[in-house]
Amino acid sequence: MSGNDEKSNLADVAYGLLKRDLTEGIFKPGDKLLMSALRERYEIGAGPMREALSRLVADRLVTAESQKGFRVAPMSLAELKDIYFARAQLEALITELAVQNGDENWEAGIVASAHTLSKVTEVHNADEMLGLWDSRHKAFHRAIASGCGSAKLMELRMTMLDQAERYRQLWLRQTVFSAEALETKRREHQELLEILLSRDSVQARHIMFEHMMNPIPIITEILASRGLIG
Amino acid sequence: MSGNDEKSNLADVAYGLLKRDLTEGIFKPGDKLLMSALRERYEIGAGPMREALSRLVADRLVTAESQKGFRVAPMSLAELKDIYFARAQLEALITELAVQNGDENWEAGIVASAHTLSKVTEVHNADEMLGLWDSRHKAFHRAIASGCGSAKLMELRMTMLDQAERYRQLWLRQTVFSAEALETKRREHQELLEILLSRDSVQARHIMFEHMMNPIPIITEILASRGLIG
DNA sequence: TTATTTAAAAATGTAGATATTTTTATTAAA
DNA sequence: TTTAATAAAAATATCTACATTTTTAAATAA
Repeated sequence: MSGNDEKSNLADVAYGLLKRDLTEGIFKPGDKLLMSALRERYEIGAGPMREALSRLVADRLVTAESQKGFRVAPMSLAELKDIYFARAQLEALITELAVQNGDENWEAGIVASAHTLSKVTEVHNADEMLGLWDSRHKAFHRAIASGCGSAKLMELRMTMLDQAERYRQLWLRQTVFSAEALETKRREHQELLEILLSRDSVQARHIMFEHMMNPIPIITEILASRGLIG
Repeated sequence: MSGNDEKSNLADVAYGLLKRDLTEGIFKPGDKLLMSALRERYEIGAGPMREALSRLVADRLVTAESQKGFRVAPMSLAELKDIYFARAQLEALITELAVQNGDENWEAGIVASAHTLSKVTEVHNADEMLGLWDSRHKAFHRAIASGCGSAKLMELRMTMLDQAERYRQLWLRQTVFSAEALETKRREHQELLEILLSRDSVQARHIMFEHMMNPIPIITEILASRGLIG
């Protein structure tokens, strides 16, 4: 009756925790992920820990070298550009399909999530706002994409979102902590919404591509200031 | 000096072997993947075996239910259509980019691999031909896609190819064993090649999408004849 | 220094212990 | 007799602890 049991094994738990720690930057790019340290941190045996690491290698958040163990996947300007470009192309494609296929329900969903996102400004606490804006921003974009009608394209989209997440986190602070940048985003989303509702799939695709590419210069600057010029 | 050592651990080996066995249909969709049976088959402990299975879950070739073990991921008409549609959209996108960005070297590559593919008809042994045509066909398409200039898009492409592989195998026999179907493919590839070299990226995108969608009816029929009507 | 040997650290793998699920057998109720 | 519920047994999945192999670091000799 009470539904949500969802028993999970230790590998699943460790996977989730380590993934969070990686995207939050608790482990830095290039850092060695020492088995003993991880086992202690997540209170877990080597077997399940390897399983979690192995999955994160598939996610491209961790690299593995046989007999030499695991490292946090490096970050670079080149990878930033590649991930954001591929992601923008994919999201633009999905958006075009969504505009072509989306029904009334889809329209209602994007209008609702756009509204919910626009109301975030009322929160006080800075860090709380960061999380709230981010989750609602993601929900808005997910609502748009969901209209494409392909579960596999949605999976590919999530793959790219996961890979972009470490870079996105850098951008997020700049954006949400600056009233100016936040207002710019608000306007971009408004424009996007109007074009989606106008059902012009070609223009929607174009606008979405530009929207997705916008963060690159900001993130580039942050990475450069951290000495990641490569 | 002698280069190719590439030491791999047991999980890597088991991953590769099981993946092959899955795409070749040695384990059927829905089959329970019994730990004891797998350990015996691949002569390996439970730890590395779980690691391999875990990676195949990420690849969507295996499903996992906590405390209940692993199964071969089911196949269905719905999944066939979804995979092929998403893959066709992605390949079409990548093709458009490749036509826009590809240089002389890219052109030379696709001309060469198209030629190599067209020469396969001379082989006698049927099964040998199957493998040869398949690998050259893949090489031809890879050569086209490689012009897109994005490593991440190429990764996404590979993801979809892996997921399509079980369905593709069904199609492959129909195609390669039928002189008629093989000739149709030869013409399609010729047409594709001409349009790529004409540098009309929009038409190239369109033709590639159609080319990628063509196998669906054939595979549908095969699945239906096996009782997979859902 | 540079190469070689030795010792420590770390990764990987196996075997067996523990917990969970599934099956079978047993009993009670309809 | 059949069905349902319960309990015992078997099968299975999962995890930990320890053993083995490999890599890295340190020490020593050329």
